Amino acid sequence: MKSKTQRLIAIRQIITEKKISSQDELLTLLTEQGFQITQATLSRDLKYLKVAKVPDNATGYRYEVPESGNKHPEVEYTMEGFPMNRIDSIEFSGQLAVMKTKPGFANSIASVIDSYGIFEVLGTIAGDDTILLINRDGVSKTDVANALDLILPGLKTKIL
Amino acid sequence: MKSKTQRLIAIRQIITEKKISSQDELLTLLTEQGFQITQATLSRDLKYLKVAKVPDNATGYRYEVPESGNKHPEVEYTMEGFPMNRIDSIEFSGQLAVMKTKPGFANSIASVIDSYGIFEVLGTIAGDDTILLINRDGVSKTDVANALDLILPGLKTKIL
DNA sequence: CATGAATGTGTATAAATATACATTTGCGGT
DNA sequence: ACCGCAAATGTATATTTATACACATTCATG
Repeated sequence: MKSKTQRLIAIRQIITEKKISSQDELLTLLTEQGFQITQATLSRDLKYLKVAKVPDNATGYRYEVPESGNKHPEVEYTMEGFPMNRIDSIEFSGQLAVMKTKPGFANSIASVIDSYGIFEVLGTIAGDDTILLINRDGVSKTDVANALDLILPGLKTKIL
Repeated sequence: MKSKTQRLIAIRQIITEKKISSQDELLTLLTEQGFQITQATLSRDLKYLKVAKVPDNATGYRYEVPESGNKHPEVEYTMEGFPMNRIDSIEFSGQLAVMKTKPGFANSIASVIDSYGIFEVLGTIAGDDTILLINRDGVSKTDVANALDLILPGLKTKIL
């Protein structure tokens, strides 16, 4: 019989190559490759490999091997006081918010906000010193303020 | 009763703050906060929010909100299929719509839209990867979606 | 060699999660 | 205002996934 290690390698390979939507599906493929195991063992293997089950538009769900890359490279946003000390104010009106920044900084700050993909904020448009934030229908100013404050601590003190 | 949007926000918040190891556990917390739902709805919510179930050394399993990183996965250099394959999504809020594009393409795509002088769309403002569409007072989301789909076939599949 | 600890696995089942179906709700169109 | 349709949700259940328990295997050690 093939070894456990071989099996783990095979599992990883299959999962990275194809969209697998259930353990049974994966089990079938492994069986075709000559591995003789049960769903129970497979469940343990997936746990061991830290394989996540994640919703997928196409297939409903799919299994995914853990991330290896860095998400938010710290160096980019750790400039002393940046970007908070470049933000002058933020104000709300309807489902919109207007953030005022120091000249030239609107785009970079908007990128930072965008990079977090905040659920409450549909999108941003930046000029030179002003950012327009379009908020999700039905969310309150405080919802948005709280969400933004999470990534820009202290922002709440700049609400007009 | 509290709105669905509020609930989704609450779910994200709880999940980011605490390690939740089952839907029932999360359901209890939501109930304490005054949300009255069943496990079925919660399962749907988690799928909608793309929350993954991932193995965790401490708790066995935990739920995790999606990476905000992989927003623009493939960057191609051919104009094949332009501009549709440069459009990531479109979402509505009030009389506004926010279209997300691949970096650098917002302006050119906005020009395309502008050039058609669509009745339902008063105007557009484009940043680097985001287009804001201001829609005519009184027209519905579907009106706008239909109009845009005429000049950008398939767009409707990208509505979030 | 005997022994026991650690690991691996299957079986059976518990637990967790997803979904088909029915019902309700809310909104856009006429 | 009314109608029709799509979205949202609960109920009940199917499907999927995790695990308790028992047994087997390996390996280090007295």
